[in-house]
Amino acid sequence: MIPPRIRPRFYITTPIYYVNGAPHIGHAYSSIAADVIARFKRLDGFEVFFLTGTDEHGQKIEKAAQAAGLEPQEFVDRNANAFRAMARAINLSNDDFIRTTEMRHKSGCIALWQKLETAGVVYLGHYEGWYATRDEAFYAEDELVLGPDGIKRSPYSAPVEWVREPSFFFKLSAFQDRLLALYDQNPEFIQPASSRNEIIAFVRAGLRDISISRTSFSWGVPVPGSPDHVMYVWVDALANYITAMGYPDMEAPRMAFWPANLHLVGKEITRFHAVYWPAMLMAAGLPLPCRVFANGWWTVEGEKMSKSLDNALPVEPLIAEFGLDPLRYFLMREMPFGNDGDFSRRALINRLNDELANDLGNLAQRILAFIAKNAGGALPPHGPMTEADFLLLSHARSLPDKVRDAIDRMALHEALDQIWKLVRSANAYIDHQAPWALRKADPLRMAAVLRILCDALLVIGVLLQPFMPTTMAKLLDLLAVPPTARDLAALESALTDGSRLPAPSGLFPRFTEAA
RNA sequence: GGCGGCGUAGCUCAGUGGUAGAGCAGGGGAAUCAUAAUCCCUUGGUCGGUGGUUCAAAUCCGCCCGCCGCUACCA
Repeated sequence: MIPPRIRPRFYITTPIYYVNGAPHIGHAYSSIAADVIARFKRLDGFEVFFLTGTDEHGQKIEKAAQAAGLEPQEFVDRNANAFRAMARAINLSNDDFIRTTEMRHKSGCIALWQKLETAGVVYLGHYEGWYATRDEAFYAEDELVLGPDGIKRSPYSAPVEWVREPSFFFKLSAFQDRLLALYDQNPEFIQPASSRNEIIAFVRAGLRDISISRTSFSWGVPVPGSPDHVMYVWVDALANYITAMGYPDMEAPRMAFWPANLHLVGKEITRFHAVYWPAMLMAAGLPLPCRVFANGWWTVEGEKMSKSLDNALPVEPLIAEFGLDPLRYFLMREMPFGNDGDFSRRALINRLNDELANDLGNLAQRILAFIAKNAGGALPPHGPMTEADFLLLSHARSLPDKVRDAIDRMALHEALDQIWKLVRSANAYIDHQAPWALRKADPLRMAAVLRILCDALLVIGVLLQPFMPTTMAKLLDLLAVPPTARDLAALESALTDGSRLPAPSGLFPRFTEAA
């Protein structure tokens, strides 16, 4: 065991979710991906801090609360609970859950604001533009439609008026060169490459200052010294990553985790994380996060998730029908991480049956049931190694490095692909060695074959824990692996000759469509 | 319009200069320990089109076609 003090730290975040709507598969996806990485890093000896939470301010919330006849705080309390419930339902291993309406966050925001003011990057100006009261939105000149009556209207035909309100601005324009240098010197700062290209093009095209306060609503963090202003989303929401660490107390124990190693975000908010956020941190004199990774979007049965189609997929019914771990597996396996992909019931069932039930579940079952029936229900010892034994074993031993490498490259789907290569090799090995034919002829060789299979199963079970924690805990129980010997460092010593194995039971039942 | 990405077997994708690959789907066979689960073999592609560079191009360059993303205050 490495002493905790010298373990490397790893800080990973999910986006904070806007509590205006209900959680759906897209939220679950980002969270599960972060969870897989967090769990893998723990397995690999890192001291991990994993943060998730909710974004709870803004005009939309204020209006929605009003429409629901609730105080904004009551409204967000209720909706934030739905996101907490989702986190529990998907077995998230987060170390904290921050809400932007918490005092610790608000006081941290105010401190950050003051720091930015002191740095001279905040000034009072006017935010102005074409505003449609009916749409509650600002529009750019080229979005407006000129009606036959000569009146300018919004794309949704609402009348617009030129409005001008006082607003504080952040001098984003002053950071263009430093941001470009950051991207240039840290090619991994924004991933995947498509997002990186877009961000660099955006910044090269020139940056305008951004409005960071509002006077048109009040549900937000008050701007210090200007009680008629509340902070607009940029400062408020992005700051969560440091306020949860104890900012502005730089001596807070959690501050040792800053800067974050990885901000996992949905691709729609990449710019805020890859442009605004590092600029603010530079201004505040804080270290910058190491990496921003934008994950893609799911379509559902080929259709884009949208309010008008009302097809946003909630996760609880899927968990109830298919089980959590199969769902987690599917989400991580079905589409290359960073791409978009389609969530279809058919594809989920196929992967559940073909890969989980047939390939892996059946592999574990045939090995463990065979040991229970023919090897006295105890972990068999090794025998003399054959060429085939050596091949399977070296495949298994090389797997942790391959998986680590894939996860470091954010190729979560590839990590699973690598693990499945071993699953298939193990199935081929058991067929070729045919322990059932050795039962009477050569019981010692039979035992040796079973042991090699257990060695492979151990590696598979350990490496799959981040993806399917509950089911892999069960598999490792079936191999009599002590709970303290389930990380990568313990792989060589996790199995003990002769340990009593519990009665085997299936890991992944086949899914059959109810008639 | 500008910038960027993609277009490879029926499907999802890997492959960035040297005789086209994986998984699934399809076809044939073997085995029977196992959740009828597995294993072996196999059908299938002029790598969007076209012109060029090269001894050699899916891989580099030009043009064309198609799809997608970004082009700031919409979480």
